[in-house]
Amino acid sequence: MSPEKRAPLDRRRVAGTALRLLNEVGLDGLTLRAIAKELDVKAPALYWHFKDKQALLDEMATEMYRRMAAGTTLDPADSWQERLCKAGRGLRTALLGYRDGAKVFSGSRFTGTEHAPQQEALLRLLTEAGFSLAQAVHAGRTVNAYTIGFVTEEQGVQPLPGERREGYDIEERARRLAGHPLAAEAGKLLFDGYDEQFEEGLAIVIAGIGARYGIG
Amino acid sequence: MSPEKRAPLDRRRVAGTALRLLNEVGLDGLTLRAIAKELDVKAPALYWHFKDKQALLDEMATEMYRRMAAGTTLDPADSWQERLCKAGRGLRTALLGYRDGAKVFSGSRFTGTEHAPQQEALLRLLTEAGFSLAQAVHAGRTVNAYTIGFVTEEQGVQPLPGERREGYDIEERARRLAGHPLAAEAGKLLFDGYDEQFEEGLAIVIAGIGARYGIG
DNA sequence: GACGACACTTAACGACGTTAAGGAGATTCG
DNA sequence: CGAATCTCCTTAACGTCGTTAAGTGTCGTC
Repeated sequence: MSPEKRAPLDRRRVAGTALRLLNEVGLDGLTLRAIAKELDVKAPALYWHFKDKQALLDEMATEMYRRMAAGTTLDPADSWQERLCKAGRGLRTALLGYRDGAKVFSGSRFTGTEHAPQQEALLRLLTEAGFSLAQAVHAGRTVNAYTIGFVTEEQGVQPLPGERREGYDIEERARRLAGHPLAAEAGKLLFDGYDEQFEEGLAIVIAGIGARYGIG
Repeated sequence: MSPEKRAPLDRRRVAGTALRLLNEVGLDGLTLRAIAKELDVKAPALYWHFKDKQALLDEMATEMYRRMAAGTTLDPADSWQERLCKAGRGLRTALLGYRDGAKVFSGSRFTGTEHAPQQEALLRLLTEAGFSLAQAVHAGRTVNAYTIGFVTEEQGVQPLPGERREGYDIEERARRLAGHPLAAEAGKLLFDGYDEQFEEGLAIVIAGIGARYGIG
């Protein structure tokens, strides 16, 4: 008759469960009651571990970053281009791993300083490649902003890889844009093949860094 | 004794009022009841004009875009670099015009095809400058993604130009990052002078477009 | 002068984030 | 050993939110 006593919760377990649930119900459906039920607990219990819902979202974003860092292998021999590519791709992959991942991530702040080593390594590699610190910061920030912006848009159309949100029928869009031939034609390019599109933009940004700072 | 009969609402008036209110209360405080009160109406009245709150947010995003387009003067003699710069700056200015502007904008979709002429003009200018259509689409999309990502981050720190959100004390951040000297130093560059930072990244992106596609 | 269509109101529903108060079980301490 | 304390959770409830159902007054039209 042992009721299988549950181990006490902690912030990371809660955040992990919430992230798993996020993929099933989306950000709108991610209520404290639903998360609590998943943890076999009542909603107010979460307030023992988090001061409010935003704090839980912050922990989720941090956990996303942790998993991204764990899933990225950093070769010290990377060229600066390779490293920036990996940073951009790694971030995108992490965001795409969860429905509304970009929204959760960009709406939250890290709870600790766990992102510091990764950032430090990037800045060191860039400065050793010849960039000034300010240039290195600009480079990293631009790759980041581009990636966040891209995935935000991507997930607006395609919440999870494979499924597509309504209202984005490409042919119907082209019909509405009759009279704007270039824009209509562009639609075919805009809403498909996100992987290649992302790579193309990333290549642009990295080429721009080299061009503007005169480092190849 | 005339009760000054109000003229009937329409979608644009509602969206305009909601945008004005947005700056006072932020996205979290932007409730249908608050918008309705501002319009001297009860909340359910809004459902006569919009099928749900998201439809109202969509109209707000569209109105933001309209005002951006109206505030941008497009010189047909612009070089492609100038035009892309104007597009990026114009979008950023439009987003910064409202608290949480980037969130509202990127979480919504346009209600009509009013953005088509502007997009068509951009694509025409780029293709006439020697880009293929696909390249022009990549260029425009990259500038857009960068801008949205940048402003999203910016407004997370600085909801409205001039006021700063708590939790972003630069010195305290530097203290937490002792042991990561580059990252600590980077903080001084990261959270201030957003105008210059944006311009720098924009210059990177545009230089990258020229470099990657061999068009100067 | 009946009749719709329009543009709204009143009333209410269920769900949400959050708070207050309390309680069971382990741990500490005299 | 027993009392006090700390931890981690529950039950109950509050106010607010988006949204729906049903009804009301004001038009122009036949």
